[in-house]
Amino acid sequence: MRKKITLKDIARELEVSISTVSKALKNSEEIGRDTKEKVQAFAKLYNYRPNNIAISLKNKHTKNIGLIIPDIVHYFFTTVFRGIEKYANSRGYNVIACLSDASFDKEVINMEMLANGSIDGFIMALSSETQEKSDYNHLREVTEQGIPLVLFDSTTDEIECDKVVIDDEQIAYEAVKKMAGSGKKRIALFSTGAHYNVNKARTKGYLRALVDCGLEVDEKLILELPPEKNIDIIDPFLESNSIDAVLAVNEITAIHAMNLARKKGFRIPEDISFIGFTDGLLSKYAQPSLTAIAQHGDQMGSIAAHMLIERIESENEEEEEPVFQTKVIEATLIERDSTIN
Amino acid sequence: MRKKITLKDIARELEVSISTVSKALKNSEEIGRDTKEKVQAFAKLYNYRPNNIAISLKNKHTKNIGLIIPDIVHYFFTTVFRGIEKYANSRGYNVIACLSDASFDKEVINMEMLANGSIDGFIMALSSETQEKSDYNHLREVTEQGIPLVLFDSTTDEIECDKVVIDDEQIAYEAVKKMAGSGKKRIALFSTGAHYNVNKARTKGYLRALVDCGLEVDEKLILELPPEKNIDIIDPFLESNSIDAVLAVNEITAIHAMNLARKKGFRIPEDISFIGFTDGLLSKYAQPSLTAIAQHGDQMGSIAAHMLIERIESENEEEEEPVFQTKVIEATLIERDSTIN
DNA sequence: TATCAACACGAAACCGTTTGCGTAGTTATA
DNA sequence: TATAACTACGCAAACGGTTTCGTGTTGATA
Repeated sequence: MRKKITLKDIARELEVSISTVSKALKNSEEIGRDTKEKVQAFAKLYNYRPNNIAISLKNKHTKNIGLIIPDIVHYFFTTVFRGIEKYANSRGYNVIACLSDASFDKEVINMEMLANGSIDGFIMALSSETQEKSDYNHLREVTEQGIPLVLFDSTTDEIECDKVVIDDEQIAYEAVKKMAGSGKKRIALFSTGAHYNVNKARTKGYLRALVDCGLEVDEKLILELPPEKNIDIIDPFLESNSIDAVLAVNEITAIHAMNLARKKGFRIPEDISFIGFTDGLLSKYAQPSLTAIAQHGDQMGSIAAHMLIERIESENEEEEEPVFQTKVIEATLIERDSTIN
Repeated sequence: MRKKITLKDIARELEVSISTVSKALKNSEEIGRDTKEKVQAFAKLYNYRPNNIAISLKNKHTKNIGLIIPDIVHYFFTTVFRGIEKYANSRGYNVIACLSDASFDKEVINMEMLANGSIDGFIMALSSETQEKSDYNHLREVTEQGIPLVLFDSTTDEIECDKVVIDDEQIAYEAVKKMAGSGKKRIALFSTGAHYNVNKARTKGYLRALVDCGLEVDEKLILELPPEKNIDIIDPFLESNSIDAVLAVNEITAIHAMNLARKKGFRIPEDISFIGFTDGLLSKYAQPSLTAIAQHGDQMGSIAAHMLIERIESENEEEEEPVFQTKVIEATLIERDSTIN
């Protein structure tokens, strides 16, 4: 077992001081040619690499980004992760990912754990429980310590920090308008709980489109689905409301409903159209393929990482109150066979 | 901005020494009641938390696990990640996740980056390029330094370390046997390249089942699919080989083929059966639902994390040569509508 | 009253770096 | 030849903790 070599080891071996070694490896002008060459050769031979932890302690930055998301077995978050990781890596950062698992407590614990020096900044999407409780003290705690924070997807107005979101309202509006435009009159909205900030925006867009298209707003057409086992609810709903289009706030619900509708003998998209949020694998490979709203997770991720790293690396200079920004990414409607084109 | 407080700050404020503060916070017997209470109260008031980096430097462990996987936008890896994260968290570890993106170079760079003190051990799945090149020097580098490593899913015999895999051969065998048992004679195998170690095992199981069931082994029935754009290949293949069953090494390929077959008018599962590796969302929500091989990613993840952490934490004691183990997880065939049950 | 534990705390080393500053030794200048 | 100016390097502090060991004070014991 060839243990890692340190500056001290090199210094002892070469009979020079630690600082000489350090400077020699940095090609400092202070050190003479011969010594530099000797040290560099030795370091290369023994494959010397500076210890990240020691450097972190000294420089007070870790080159680590903390990422806290509700779930990872989830197409959208997965693409965001990829976007973050790729960008962060290109700037020499690594990402420590924690799953809050939709739990407020885990979110808090994870943040506290990482906030004690492990990371230079956070990127996070609020868990549903946190949104329900509207308790953002853990976020405040972190920002007050001067740790940069970027919120994405599910954010909150109560915390001042950089944010990157998609225009949920606008794209929901467009989706509904598209279906209305192809003659649909009874357009349903499948939601997953009003406490999700994104759901609120989507509902708003849905409603606005209805009004703009001169369609009746029927509260009964807005279906609130609990997290799991929606079948029992969707099935009778489909029966009784003579709906001819559905906008679903997530992919699974959309596919689920579409499968159910097909089994009931509805023709898609003629009898009933479907559009779902998240343009994942399910949408692509469904039969018929599902018209979907692409949230551009990769892009969101890389933008979030960019904003965060800029903030981290500019922290030294600026002393004045920072001015935060919210980047809005345009979602895209990917038209497939579940809608009339 | 309320900066983080240090031991030194407390010591200065309370006019005691740093070591007294440190001991008092640990409730050391050495320190008197009064001082302890005073220090603890002060620490609580100012929300003192020890700096993780400083502790890491001193204790020579980071409580971080490095995870390197080819991709994260991928159901199986995603579940493994969740399994690792959950278990690791329960033992006070965080996970730093890097994506090798199927690239040998990124895999090497990421490992080197993390190996310089950032992590206590690695969990990884080899990238396809690494398997192709059969170049495992970066792994050797790491293990020789005494950094624990656990390989999962795509492993190699060339590196001695702990491993956790599923019995790919056996489950492929069972899958084929099941289809043969329901009368299928011309069973195809859709693979994605022989350099993947898992594919080799699956092919072996497929072949063995064919022999055991007295079916003809026809090389033409083994289809090697390039990573993307398989449509052009699958379509004519389906036409010309009068196959009546397919075992696909991944979910997407299986769904893809199934959709194609349906469009061609095949009845599923009567005319043609399908089984795919990875029991993800696609399998569940496909029409018809796809019989799939569950790889139990969560379980693999938590076992891998367990093995790694045990290895990390036992390192101090043992000095003798460690004895490595390979845990084999049993895969499960999830029967759905794409096969005759 | 001298001796000695027990108690309560501080000094200092250490983990692996970085970096400002001091200083021998050499060379150039006056 | 005395002085100035470099050159090339080492010392030591600092980052924020942990931990070993030493020591001054107190009270009990002989």
